[in-house]
Amino acid sequence: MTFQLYDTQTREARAFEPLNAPAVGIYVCGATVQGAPHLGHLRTAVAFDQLRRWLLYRGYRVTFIRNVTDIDDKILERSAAEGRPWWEHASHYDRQFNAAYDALGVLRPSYDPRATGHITEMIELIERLIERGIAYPALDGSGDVYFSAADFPEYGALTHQRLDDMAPAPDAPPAGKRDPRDFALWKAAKDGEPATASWPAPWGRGRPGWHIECSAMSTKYLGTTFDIHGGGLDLRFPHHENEQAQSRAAGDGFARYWVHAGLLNIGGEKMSKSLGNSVFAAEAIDEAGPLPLRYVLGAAHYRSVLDYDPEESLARAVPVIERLERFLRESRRVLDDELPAPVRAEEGFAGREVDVPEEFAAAMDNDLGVPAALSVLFSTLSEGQKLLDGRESPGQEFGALFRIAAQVQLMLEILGIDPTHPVFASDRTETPQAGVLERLVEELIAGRAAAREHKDFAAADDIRDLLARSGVELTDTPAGTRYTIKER
RNA sequence: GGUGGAGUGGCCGAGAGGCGAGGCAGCGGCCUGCAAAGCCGUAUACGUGGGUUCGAAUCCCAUCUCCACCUCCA
Repeated sequence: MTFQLYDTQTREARAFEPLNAPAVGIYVCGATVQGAPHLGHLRTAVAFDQLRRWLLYRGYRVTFIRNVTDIDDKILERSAAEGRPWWEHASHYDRQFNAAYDALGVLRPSYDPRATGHITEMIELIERLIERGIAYPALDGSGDVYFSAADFPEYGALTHQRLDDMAPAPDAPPAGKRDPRDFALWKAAKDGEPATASWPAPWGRGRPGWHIECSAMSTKYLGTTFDIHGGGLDLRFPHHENEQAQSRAAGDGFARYWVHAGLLNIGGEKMSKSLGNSVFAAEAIDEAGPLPLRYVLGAAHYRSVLDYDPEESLARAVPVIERLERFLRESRRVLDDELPAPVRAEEGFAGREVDVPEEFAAAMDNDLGVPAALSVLFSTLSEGQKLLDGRESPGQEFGALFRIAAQVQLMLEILGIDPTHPVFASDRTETPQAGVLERLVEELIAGRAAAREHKDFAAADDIRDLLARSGVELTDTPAGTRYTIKER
């Protein structure tokens, strides 16, 4: 089966056939850096990271562009309110977004272009639209430029709406518009706005409207026709509809597949900046760690609404991650570190010694059926666990375990939740303290072993309790006692 | 009003006509000095009312509730 991908525009899953296979171009709308990243932003980032990783596994060479919109009305407003230049404001939050993406192991984009770096390209595009008679300078001489929705017959195609049913676009005073539903391509500089927030243009100084930056940047880096355009579901209209209208009206083919990630709900409502119900990335990462958070955000199907429960969601994911981690750790130990070095998505999964189980591939090929894929992951892990327990393979035949452990590791890497990945490994730097701690714990474990030898279980349990109080958890196994340091 | 989506067991979350995905939690068992981990077993689940069918969570009709978008949003 070939990879089937749901396209928002055609409303069906279609076989994914890239324009120039094995090259694949993906453009994802990143953030408008007005404020701190919340879980909704991260959910979308994780969804497209999964898509990208699966395409990489399938052998495609993916060019992944994720833009940063670093100029808009709200950035100007909020930076003024916070008392610093808009560019510092934008940059500040841009860094927070990147920090959050990095923490969750979201692969870095091939390039992350900024809107303000592409003013020239936007002006060129607007000029093309004016030449074609589909955009016009504001009638009131304000210096704005608008897109004439009624002059583009396909307007509304992406979201299947009729122009007549649409409300006016309030992004500019209606005085300069031919039709209230026209939207701004270029916004003239206004009194009181910082001089740094405007650029020269044929229509006078100003700045771009929302939407035009994505038309300009996606086609610049991926070509006038490219494979996948994505973003959160809330961007479908007006943002993506308008992008498509601008680009197609200018003669570009634009996106071939539209992919939208479902929204993250909290308390039954969408998490959003404007509703003020956001759980911010930093605090969620702090609460449970980045890996459980990534697991929570990525475990549901990417198009479904994901309900986030601040009390439960992260806590529930922690034992799952611990189970994954334990299995890999134990496998590595039993296999005497013979488990092959994990292959990484960044390297296109090159050099892998195993493939993913067929059912896993089938699940992922079905419009990224991650929940079904997780089910395969867990049953594979369970098979491996039985081998570890020596139930199925009492001898020294480790081939089967080797294969399973490698598969588990590969599936985890495809989903971006490999606990052994360096981004998720906590900083276990080799400090002198670490060595002291190790010797102390081992002394205590030896003492406890001696006590158990003499059936002095009270003394043995005292030692175990002491360590537990200090955050060291002991586990007795046939091969001896191991310890884990609990993070928090 | 227009356009979509969703209601599944204690919780999360798939599936889209035919052996009750999977995870978390719980319960019973095995293992263990006791635990932990692991393994095995364990569920009156499909908003409501009708209908089609040998068979419906899945199809049809009706109905209730919720969510998103309809020009700030990932």
